[in-house]
Amino acid sequence: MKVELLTSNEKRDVQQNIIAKLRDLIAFKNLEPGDKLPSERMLSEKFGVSRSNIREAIQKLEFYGILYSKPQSGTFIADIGRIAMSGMMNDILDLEEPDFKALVETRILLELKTVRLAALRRTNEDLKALQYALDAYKNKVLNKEDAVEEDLLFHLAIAKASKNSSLNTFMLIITPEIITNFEKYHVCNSNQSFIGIQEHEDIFQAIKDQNPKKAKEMMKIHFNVLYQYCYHTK
Amino acid sequence: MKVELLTSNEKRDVQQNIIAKLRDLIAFKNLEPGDKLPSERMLSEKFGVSRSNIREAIQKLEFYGILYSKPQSGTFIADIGRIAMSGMMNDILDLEEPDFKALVETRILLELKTVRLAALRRTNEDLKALQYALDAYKNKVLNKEDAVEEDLLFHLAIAKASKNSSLNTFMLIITPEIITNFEKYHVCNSNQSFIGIQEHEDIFQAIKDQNPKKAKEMMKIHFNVLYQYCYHTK
DNA sequence: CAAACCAATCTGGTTAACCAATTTTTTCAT
DNA sequence: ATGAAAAAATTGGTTAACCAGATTGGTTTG
Repeated sequence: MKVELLTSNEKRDVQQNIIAKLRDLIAFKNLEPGDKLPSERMLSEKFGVSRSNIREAIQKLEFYGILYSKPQSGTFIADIGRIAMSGMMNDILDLEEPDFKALVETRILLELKTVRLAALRRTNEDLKALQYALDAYKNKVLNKEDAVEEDLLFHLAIAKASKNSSLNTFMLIITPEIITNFEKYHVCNSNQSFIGIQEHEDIFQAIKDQNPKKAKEMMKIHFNVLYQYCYHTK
Repeated sequence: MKVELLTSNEKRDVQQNIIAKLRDLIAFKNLEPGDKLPSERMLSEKFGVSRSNIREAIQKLEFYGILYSKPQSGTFIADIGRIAMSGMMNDILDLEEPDFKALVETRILLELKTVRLAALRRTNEDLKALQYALDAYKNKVLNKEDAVEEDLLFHLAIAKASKNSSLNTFMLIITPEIITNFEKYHVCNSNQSFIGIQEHEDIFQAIKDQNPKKAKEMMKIHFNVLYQYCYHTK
């Protein structure tokens, strides 16, 4: 048998496998919220994988708020209950990579909210940041350069002004994938970019005027092209 | 000078610091998308931190889609451009921990969308899972037991039926924190739980009937209490 | 008998050495 | 001079040893 390096897919499988085994172990041992998991060394031996693998799996579950580690003490089950934990672990194992359509669907949803909140909550600092991002976008477009990045940075500035850290985080998570796909499929041509300037300015003005309804409306118009593109191609 | 173990806050600071230094390095060296970062060893020496710290920081930036690592080759800058990357890194450094209000705000937004999509896209398999989650919730409530977990699992089943992996992921991320805070503040009393049964059944029925409008409406009613609680207390 | 103390042990975190695939450099025959 | 082949250096990933704080069980002491 040949020993070979694991591909990224195989590595993912290993991690999914560990998570499934952890779920079973917790169920089997009837561990409850606040209980301590076996040590990383023990788990690595029990599951027949390296300690690094165990640590990565634990970190992933920590990210999802299911476990938490205390230095020099142990890894514990979060206060979400056995049933919720088991259900969530199953859901995590079933998660697929989001496709472009899902991302755009999510983005539109998030931004129609962030723009409304930004109009309600923006500070003068936020306005400055928005103005700066808007100018950068305009300059690029007027120079007929590609402005996808500046476009998205303006939208991220809106998310930041919404003062909702959770929404802001989610926008950050989906943005790179959006940029990549935009550049790949050339969603924005230069003509659309010129129209985009006015649309961005309208959004900015509505936020400045603290008019949430108008802001949302302008954002909807801005997303029209994107919406069409996403739902009426392929 | 005493050498002491880093607290979790100090650890976070170290990581933030590394990310800021990476941002500066990339700007200073004019690295572009696809370019290779200096090796982990070199970075750890240059920044005066351990290689593990560097790896964790890189993993975080990988999670946000800004970098990607190729085994036995190097860590590279994703195809999102220098400007977007720099802007995103700043945003990531500015991110705060979301508060409960932000979480609920986000949850309501996400669920009004997932329930609509679930009504449109649910399969018979999804219906079975929803029915199962609903029954588990009902049983708990009828036995006058605490049913926060089963409640949330029903909502997660809706997210899964929405067939939008991105929305599903985000729901999973916020759920544990929601559960913890619910139990902490006793948002749901048993009386509300009884009402909750009917509301859950209404939502389920609308999804079953593939009636997105009704589904969203029922979810809105279901969130009424939560909405009141979140925005009219403290 | 209970509380305070202490040392052995166990813990997650850190460090350093190692691995094999990859990339770069060197070598050498054509 | 050139192109292929081989060897050396570099890489992220893995493994194992090590660290110091936390835990624990037994012992001592008032």
